[in-house]
Amino acid sequence: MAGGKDKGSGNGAGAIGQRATLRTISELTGLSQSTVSLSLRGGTALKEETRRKVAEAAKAVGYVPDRAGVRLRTGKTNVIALVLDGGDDSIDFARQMIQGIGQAIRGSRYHLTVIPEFVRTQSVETVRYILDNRTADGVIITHTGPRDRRVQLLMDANFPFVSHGRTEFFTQHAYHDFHSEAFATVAAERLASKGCKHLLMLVGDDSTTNHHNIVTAFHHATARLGIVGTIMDSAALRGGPDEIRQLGLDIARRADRPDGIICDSEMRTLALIGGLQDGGLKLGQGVELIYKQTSDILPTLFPRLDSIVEDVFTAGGELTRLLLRRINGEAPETLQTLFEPSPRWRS
Amino acid sequence: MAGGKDKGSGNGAGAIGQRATLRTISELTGLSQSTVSLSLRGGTALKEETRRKVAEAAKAVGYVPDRAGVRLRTGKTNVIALVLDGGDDSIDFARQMIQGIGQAIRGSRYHLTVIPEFVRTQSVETVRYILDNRTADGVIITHTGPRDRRVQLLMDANFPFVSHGRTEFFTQHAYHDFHSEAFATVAAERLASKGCKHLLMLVGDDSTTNHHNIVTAFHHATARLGIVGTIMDSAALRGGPDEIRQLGLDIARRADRPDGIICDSEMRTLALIGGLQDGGLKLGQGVELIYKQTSDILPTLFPRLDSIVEDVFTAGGELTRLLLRRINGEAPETLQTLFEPSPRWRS
DNA sequence: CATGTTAATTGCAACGTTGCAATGGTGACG
DNA sequence: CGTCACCATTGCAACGTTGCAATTAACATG
Repeated sequence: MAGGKDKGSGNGAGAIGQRATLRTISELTGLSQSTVSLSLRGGTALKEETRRKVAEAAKAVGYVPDRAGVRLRTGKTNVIALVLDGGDDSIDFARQMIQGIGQAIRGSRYHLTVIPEFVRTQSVETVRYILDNRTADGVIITHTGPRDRRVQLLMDANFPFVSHGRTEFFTQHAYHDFHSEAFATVAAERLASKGCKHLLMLVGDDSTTNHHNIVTAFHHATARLGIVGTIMDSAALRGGPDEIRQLGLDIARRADRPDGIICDSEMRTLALIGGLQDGGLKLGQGVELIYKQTSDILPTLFPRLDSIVEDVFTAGGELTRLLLRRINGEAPETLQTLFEPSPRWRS
Repeated sequence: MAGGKDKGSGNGAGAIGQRATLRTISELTGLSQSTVSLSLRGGTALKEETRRKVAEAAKAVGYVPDRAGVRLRTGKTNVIALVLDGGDDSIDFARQMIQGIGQAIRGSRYHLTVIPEFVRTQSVETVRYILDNRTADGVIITHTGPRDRRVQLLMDANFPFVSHGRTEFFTQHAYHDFHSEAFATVAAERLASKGCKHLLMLVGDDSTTNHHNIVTAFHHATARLGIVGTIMDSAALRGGPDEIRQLGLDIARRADRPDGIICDSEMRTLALIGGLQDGGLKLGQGVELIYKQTSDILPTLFPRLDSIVEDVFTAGGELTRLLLRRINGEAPETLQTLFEPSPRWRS
């Protein structure tokens, strides 16, 4: 009993091959399973000595509560589900988001299950499945729309969730979002300070709330700065890289072309640059460009290209922390955060 | 439906809110829970009529077996775990892998949990955790090394797994791998057919089996073709984009520079192109380039750049199918596949 | 008619956990 | 000395599932 050195890495002490359960500890300490269970979960009505004995024994045998047992008894899954959007506008978005979540649940009981979506539509099927089968304690969804049906469904069911992106629902829900308005504003200001008089903004996917926010902020900013601001109709951007490249070519050839471009997607930025270069333009001469950066792809190729960073890794962590607090019962309206664009790329 | 002999407990079919269990069906059909369970799992010793009745009732109430119950009783988790490598050499690798896995388990009982690794080292911690806690029925690992310790651990424990990448162990295990040798060979041949006499190959991460395979095949190919083949020491490639860019610049300025370059990573290809362009070279003139393509990033910018495609999405699906067969007891040595480089990018 | 054979179904226990009611033991108070 | 309140601990049941031994019914066999 006086042993203290055997830190259960792997399954050091205890029976070989057999997993430690409450019973193991119960037999080891001479206490009942109920007491052990209670003690491990911080029962208040226990003798100090008992708690110590249990804690020691648990450590010695490397006890970890069986997930199936807990889940069956309590309904708690200790799982959070990420509904992974099908699109890939933001390069490396999925990986960073997952890494961010992973870091946030590290060392906790929680596991992450990922459910990929195969189309970018705010489809309700996946969420309904999770709801019907109680397959997670909470859900993270991304790329929300103003009246996102998934959000509606989750709110109706009063199920813990957090969205990456805001909505326009009156009822409050937990979210974390990139401050797109700040992005649009800062981008416009920077271009203006470089002398630009006519800005063009490319924004895709008008189904997201983000789209609306960014457009509004852009118009405000250009109005305030007293310069011309044009939005590139998102319908024209649906067609994929080729069309955007063509757009870049058109712009390069136009006499009355904008002298500053803002782009909210790395994929589109790449295609656009391709087109501009096809048209004989060089970056930073003839037209200024600034884009929303989510990966270190573009700097690899264009180190001097100006950008504003959205840190998806950190966002993943923040979303997770919010969700866990939501699962623990905190009120949704206290779980809403915006991140300003980061000044620098994460090292 | 015939025979409504329910005990009048007053919970109609499809009762709101309450999940259907075996008990529900049992009460509905008048059969015992054992029979229902047996029937649903295809018991052979049952009357045809019984099976039909059970099946109908199950469908009517939308029965789905409770995961926790099954898991507790049988130990089967119906989960497959993806250990997600920390690196990001292959742009979009994680997303495509996950999508591929997702498609393969679609409609099945299986869920996917993702465990991100934060360093690219074949670290054994994650796998040990899964093993100790029986947290999944099978594991997918990627970026294997010749004597990968994770593989060793999994084989020792006789735990179902499949690796994306081969190893050099004598004992056989399930794997699926990109045919790097074919990549190296085809790439060399294509460059040779364009008249190149001196090839340079950039391969990163010499800790993977892949590295070894590709180098060997490259040397064979250049020898056979009667041209010069140089390998860029991977140590020099560790430093990140800046150093590779510098390398590109150096190459561009050298008089005796190689006239054909093969690159196995999109990130490095980008950095290299940056350097070559800094040095005043234009793509396809002065030096030919061919790279291993895993995303549609580069074609967006350089549509005419030659590439050989590794289809990670399909690989994810294949890995999953192999793993599921392994979980079902098929022998490892029958579960080994290689994919030839795809002729075209997936549409 | 007792006995064996087979087919179809069932009861029971167990997986590991937790909530709750119940237990026994202590001391204070009237 | 009986009653009450309190403390620390315990036994039991239940969550939903499945494997196995046991049961029933029907029917043939000796």
